[in-house]
Amino acid sequence: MDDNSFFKSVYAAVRMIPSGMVATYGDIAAKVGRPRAAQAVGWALHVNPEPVVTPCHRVVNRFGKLAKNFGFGGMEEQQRLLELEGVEVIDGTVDLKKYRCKKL
DNA sequence: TATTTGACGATTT
DNA sequence: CAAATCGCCAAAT
Repeated sequence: MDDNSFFKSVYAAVRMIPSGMVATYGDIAAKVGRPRAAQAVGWALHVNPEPVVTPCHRVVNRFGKLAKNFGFGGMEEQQRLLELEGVEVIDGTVDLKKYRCKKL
């Protein structure tokens, strides 16, 4: 794509995450070609220009734990969304071995 | 303008 | 196996 912007690729990858599944920042980073740029991915979601098109709630850190400064209304809202999609969230933590999108 | 922090992760010692 | 360091991109100070 013309938009070789790192962020844009991140948004695209996050958007590809199927419902009922979650992905880690590292997975997305690797997906866009920067396996060590997980933090940059975090920044991408932080600026999240389109919170509706970019389901940040499906993105968690490597431990499967939700972020602390979630921008939609708090981790509680994010947890609620994940459970709504069929993801078992425990104390803001997701079972990556069950819900981690390996097919990204 | 330069330095540090920030939704993180992997690699190396 | 555990701890420390490097890498990543952008924004905030």
